[in-house]
Amino acid sequence: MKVATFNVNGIKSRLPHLLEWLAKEQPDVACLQELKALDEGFPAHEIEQAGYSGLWRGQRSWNGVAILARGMKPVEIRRELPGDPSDDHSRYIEAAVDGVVIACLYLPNGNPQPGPKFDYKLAWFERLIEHAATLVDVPHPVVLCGDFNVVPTDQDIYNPRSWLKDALLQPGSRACWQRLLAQGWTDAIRHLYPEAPVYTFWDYFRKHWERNAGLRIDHLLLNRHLAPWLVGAGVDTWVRALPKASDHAPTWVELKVPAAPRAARRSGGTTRAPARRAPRSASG
DNA sequence: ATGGCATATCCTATATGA
Repeated sequence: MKVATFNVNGIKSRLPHLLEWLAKEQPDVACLQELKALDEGFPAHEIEQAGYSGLWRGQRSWNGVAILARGMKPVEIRRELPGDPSDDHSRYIEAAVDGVVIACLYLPNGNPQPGPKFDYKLAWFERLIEHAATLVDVPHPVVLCGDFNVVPTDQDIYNPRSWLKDALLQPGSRACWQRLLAQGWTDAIRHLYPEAPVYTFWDYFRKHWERNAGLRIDHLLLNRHLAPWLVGAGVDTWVRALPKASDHAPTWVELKVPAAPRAARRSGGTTRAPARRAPRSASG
């Protein structure tokens, strides 16, 4: 099973890229963030014609998350992060797909910091840590993925110098990330590529894409039960190279999950060879 | 300290992103 996360930066503007990417890479599950559209503006019909069925939670102008599954409909578990009924941002949706729990999140950016937006980011992160604690040790597979808006270490950015005051690199943001991982989650990309520079986001300024001046902020975390079944991970950087691209690239994991005893399997037992493609390298 | 670019909406401007 291939599970991917993709911050589309506007589902309406990015629909052609999304469809091209789904057709070419055929992820079994695609988590989307930054729909920037109301529920009724979600292009469900086009996505269904591409062979995917989805759940989404939109919002006017900003935020918005979705979970798509190839050939089946995700079973909704929740559509908000517990812990603050007054939080009306569409930043979290959780569903089961073929026996795997998929949590799709869009963590607040937090800029400028310090300030109320950074406070909201840390408060949201605290709620995520609390909820993730209920998922890390369960006896079934869980993927916690999305745009975390955190650069975990200075290894995860081309050059931290001009970003030192940014919310994505603050010690407070990184401390939350470390506390989350300390629960027992596996950071799939870093686990498979402990040394390589791997980026998932390149901003639109100063030819950062052309110079591969990127950040790693889109992450896929695996719970204890699932981590042994990780066989590959990567970033579909070709999507970022398209004209009018999102500033994020799709990021994915390949999982060789044993067949669930009661779940109906989709494709008669054939197994795809795990694609362990190398991520884009800083030198390349 | 600012702006560079992109997307969205209350669109000859403004808010947000990261």
